[in-house]
Amino acid sequence: MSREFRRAMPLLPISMVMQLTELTARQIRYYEEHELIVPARSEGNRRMFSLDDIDALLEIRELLEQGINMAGIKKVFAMRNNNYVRSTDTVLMSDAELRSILREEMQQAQASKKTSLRQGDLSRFFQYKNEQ
DNA sequence: CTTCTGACA
DNA sequence: TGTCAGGA
Repeated sequence: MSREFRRAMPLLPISMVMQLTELTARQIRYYEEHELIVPARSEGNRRMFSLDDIDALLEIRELLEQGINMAGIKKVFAMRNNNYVRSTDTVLMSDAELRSILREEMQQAQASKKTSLRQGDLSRFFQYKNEQ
């Protein structure tokens, strides 16, 4: 039985995930609605989370704390599936993707009425694919 | 008792 | 996002 197989094995009930991730059940279910995670289901229709799900949730929380919205998080995850990943904290992207993210960022900033303060944080997570 | 879905004085 | 209802 491989290591990755174990990490994908559904084992934890939502109560455990709540403690492990510091997220509320509401949030966890909400992220599932947006397909950021796809936990398995037990016979009684209860969600069973894998260690991989935990990782995803922890990262979602990180992004959320950075002030990134759902749309932005979805893009990060989408890029992950597009092989632009390099490490957990660094995501490489094309110019088009970067422009897209920055546009989201601007809307976010305006919406929350606090402008440029997060510009720096964002650059910490993203960098030009060519810049590598 | 824990979790699930749907809904919002 | 919180929280309540009504059911499993």
